[in-house]
Amino acid sequence: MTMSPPRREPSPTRRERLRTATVSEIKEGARRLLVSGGPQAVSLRAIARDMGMTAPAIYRYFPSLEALIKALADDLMDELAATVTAAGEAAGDDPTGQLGAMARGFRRWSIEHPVEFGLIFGTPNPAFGDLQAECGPDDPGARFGRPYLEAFLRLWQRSPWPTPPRELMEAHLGPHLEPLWLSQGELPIEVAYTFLSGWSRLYGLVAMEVFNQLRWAVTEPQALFEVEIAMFLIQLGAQPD
Amino acid sequence: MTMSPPRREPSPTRRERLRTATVSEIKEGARRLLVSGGPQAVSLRAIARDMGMTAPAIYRYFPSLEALIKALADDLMDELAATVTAAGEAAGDDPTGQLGAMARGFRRWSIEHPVEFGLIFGTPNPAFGDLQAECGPDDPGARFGRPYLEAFLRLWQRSPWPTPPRELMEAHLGPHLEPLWLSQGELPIEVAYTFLSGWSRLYGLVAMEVFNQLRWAVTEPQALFEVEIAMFLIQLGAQPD
DNA sequence: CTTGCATAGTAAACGGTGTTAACGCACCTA
DNA sequence: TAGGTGCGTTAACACCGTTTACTATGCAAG
Repeated sequence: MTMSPPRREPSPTRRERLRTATVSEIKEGARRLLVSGGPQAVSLRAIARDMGMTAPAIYRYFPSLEALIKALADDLMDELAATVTAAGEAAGDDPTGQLGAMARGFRRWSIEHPVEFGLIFGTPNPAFGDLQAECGPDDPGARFGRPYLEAFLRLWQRSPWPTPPRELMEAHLGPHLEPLWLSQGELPIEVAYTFLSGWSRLYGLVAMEVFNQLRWAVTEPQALFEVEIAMFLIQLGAQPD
Repeated sequence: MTMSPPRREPSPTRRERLRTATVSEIKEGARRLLVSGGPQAVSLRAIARDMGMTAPAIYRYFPSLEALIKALADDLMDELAATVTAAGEAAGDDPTGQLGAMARGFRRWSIEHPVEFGLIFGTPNPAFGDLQAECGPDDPGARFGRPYLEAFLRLWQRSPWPTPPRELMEAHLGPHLEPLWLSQGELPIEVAYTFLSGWSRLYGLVAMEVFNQLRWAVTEPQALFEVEIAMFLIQLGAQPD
């Protein structure tokens, strides 16, 4: 075993395996602290303490606390995107059914992981790194919105739904959607508008529920959520049930 | 001037005047730090330093940093509510015009004060006190939603708009709206639903714009906002313009 | 006028934080 | 077997919130 990689191309050496394991352990500790004590509770010293290490050692793996949080947020976004995609795939062939399932999957994950949701979608804390600063085709938002967009597109090709007049959207919205075209390819503007409208409604409802912004009015936000889902899907041509 | 209050009923004594002035100065300093450096930058020591004081002195005015932030958030909520109310009152008599103006007023304030918006409506930070913990008729959310609700109610009495079937809303939504009835009085359930739906859509759009959650798709969130406002008001029976 | 007390400030200290620097140990490789 | 690199340590700096003990100031009553 002089220098030839024996098994696969990357052939992680022993050191590399240990390293990625430590990276994972650090992020797991960070998440544990995040969940149990909120963002303020995530400290290098506490993570290191839980691992039986000292804080400066973590700098061998992350350049700063901010970078650690950013990496954790990336992982969480992946987890959420996978959950949403799986929910859509488990919902059969009907695109409206898929959309409903993905929306419910998004809400469920967010309700079950409120602190993580806050880290991903909440106040962009300058000290925790301006997430959403990047703006390319690999933006987390784009990665996350793609399954929704694809379902909307399939539905549109199968059976379009009523939208605002095309020329109105072309005039007002079209000129400002270049990033969307760039990351997701060309789309009918009706699909783009309905996606953006629906995504902002979904985000608003879930964020308000997670952030306790509805408690002053509603005891069971899920009821409001289900009514909104139903109304939205009906507007898309689904049969009311 | 032995003990008789000379002027008004409260008759702020000299000490009380100085005290409230200091309280204001502390909150102003906190807001300045918040705006310039984010929530993490708000520290008692920094505030005191800017005032030419030492940190423990602030404990004569606030029991903790958390309480200070909470008081600041209360003030900001008042400022936002006043802005929104003023925008509605400046919009004439048409309730739909008032609703549009209040929605634009909400967005404008939020865009111009993104960090303050994050403090009020963003991630509820356990360390910064669980805002929205309380849940009475004087809840900040209730105080803030009232002008919207009143405009919806006036419009409903003047000319109702199409909604989901009343019995469906009574069955699914009605049982969970007690807090709303308690804080705002009895309302037609159509008004309650439309308010909640519209408020969550408004919140979603504005929060996504403020939190940079739309940049991956849209360069000018205002365009999307205006289209959404127009569509919503048309649904309420307004004339498209 | 003087006594007394509440108020508002101070300095010092405790335990916590992120981060940097200097150092040592262990392993891998040549 | 020698050397370098990766990974961990300790010590230190500069912050932070908070508590304690102490000191002036100014108001009010005797």
